[in-house]
Amino acid sequence: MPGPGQNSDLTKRPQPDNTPQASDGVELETKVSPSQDRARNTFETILSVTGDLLSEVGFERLSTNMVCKRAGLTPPALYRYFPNKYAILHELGRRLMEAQDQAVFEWLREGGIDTQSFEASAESILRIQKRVNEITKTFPGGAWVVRVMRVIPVLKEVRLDSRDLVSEEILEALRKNLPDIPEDRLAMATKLTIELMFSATEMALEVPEREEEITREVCFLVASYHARLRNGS
Amino acid sequence: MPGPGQNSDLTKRPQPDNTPQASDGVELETKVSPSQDRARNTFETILSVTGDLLSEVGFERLSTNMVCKRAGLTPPALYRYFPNKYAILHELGRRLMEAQDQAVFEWLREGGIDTQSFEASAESILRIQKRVNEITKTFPGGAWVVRVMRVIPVLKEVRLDSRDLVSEEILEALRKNLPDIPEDRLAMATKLTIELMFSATEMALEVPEREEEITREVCFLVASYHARLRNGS
DNA sequence: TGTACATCAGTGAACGCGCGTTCACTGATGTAC
DNA sequence: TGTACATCAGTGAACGCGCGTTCACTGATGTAC
Repeated sequence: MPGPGQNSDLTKRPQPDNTPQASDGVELETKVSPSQDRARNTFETILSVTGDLLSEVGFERLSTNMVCKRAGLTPPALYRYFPNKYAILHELGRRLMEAQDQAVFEWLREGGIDTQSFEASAESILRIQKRVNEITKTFPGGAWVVRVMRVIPVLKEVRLDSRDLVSEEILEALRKNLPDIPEDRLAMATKLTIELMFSATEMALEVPEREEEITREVCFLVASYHARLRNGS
Repeated sequence: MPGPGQNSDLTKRPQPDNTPQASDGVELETKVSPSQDRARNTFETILSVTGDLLSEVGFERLSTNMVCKRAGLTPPALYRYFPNKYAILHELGRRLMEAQDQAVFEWLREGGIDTQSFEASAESILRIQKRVNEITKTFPGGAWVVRVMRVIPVLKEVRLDSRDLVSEEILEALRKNLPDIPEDRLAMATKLTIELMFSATEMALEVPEREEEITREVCFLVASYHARLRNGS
């Protein structure tokens, strides 16, 4: 077991946070930090191949051997960076959630949530929802990464962490707009909204030909909800 | 391969519909119809043990061998009734969806959807949502059955079939209440609502201590949406 | 009511396979002098 | 600028394990006469 922090000065792109993790008995963090270009390449290849294979064969048939074969590596090379296959999925999930979160934060900074009328609100929500859909669609194996986070207990945390992070920011912004709603309820409303928009992304990815329709409608729905909250229950 | 229909006069409880199924190359239907009491017992034991094990170890670690051991059977006994482990999950999923659907139909018959005011609507929706939550919680491994249907492609159909069935009935009832909404949109709105309420059930089961809160809030949300639809977009 | 026979239900023991993972090693890259 | 050495990156080959599944069989139940 190599100690952590040996390459702590290097670029942090692959994010090999070596903080120990008790959680569920499953080691999830990446192991060695790739310090040379070749290694960084390998690291990224493993991730993108895993994403591609998820799209192709689904989660159940995915295996580390399969990833190695497709990536042109032998298993020990993979195990140099990832302690097991969950760690690969964990890193994929973390990255997807991070990308989504960033999009939401940007939307917030642009005043996405500071809308007054129902129509403006629906339009604004539509913008972020479309952006999140796009990010997820573009991400290798995105639809599957999202699904997998629901079904692998140890990956659930990734999604929940992201949700908590985002909801805290939104909650803060929302307090100004909806000062009459009790804090508790507003927090619940925020989380619920995020969850439902997340579900709507999953839905849209599953029926791509109706993505536009689904997305528009869910934004209409969320805007209705927020408008009703605004006018008191 | 025994031919179908040999016991077609018997009680249909275990539902061994032997209709061939192309779908995905995976045989999903149950095989032999248990015709004696002992056999029906075995059939049911396999199902409930599978549900229990899902709750205990999750989907990933579930195996047919594990089910057999817990059920006090040897593997060939299991394979007499189910061609593979997906077929067991398929039957569990089918039953859970059927139970949920029945609850919704009953709710419809009682006029659950024929509400005028926002408040009445929210209350009525709350009733069915609580009922569905209850059914899912009571069902062996219910939370997992629901999750698994998201992640096993071949089981997705079970959920989608249920959703289509329910949404058709609701749509019909809704047309009277919302005659001004175009058919297409109303259909979309119905499916979206069902999906979101389904997601809310999952959410509630995952955070049992906040179930009441989550459930109330999502019903408020759905009622807001429907009220807004009623008053034109 | 008793027996012979057909069918149903379940057993014991094993199969091949691919999984995740590891050991001992070689080749590639970077670094100090 | 060249060489010796340390570290990093990846290989070849195999491991034990538990998976889903099957074969040939025995025991239990139902039925006809």
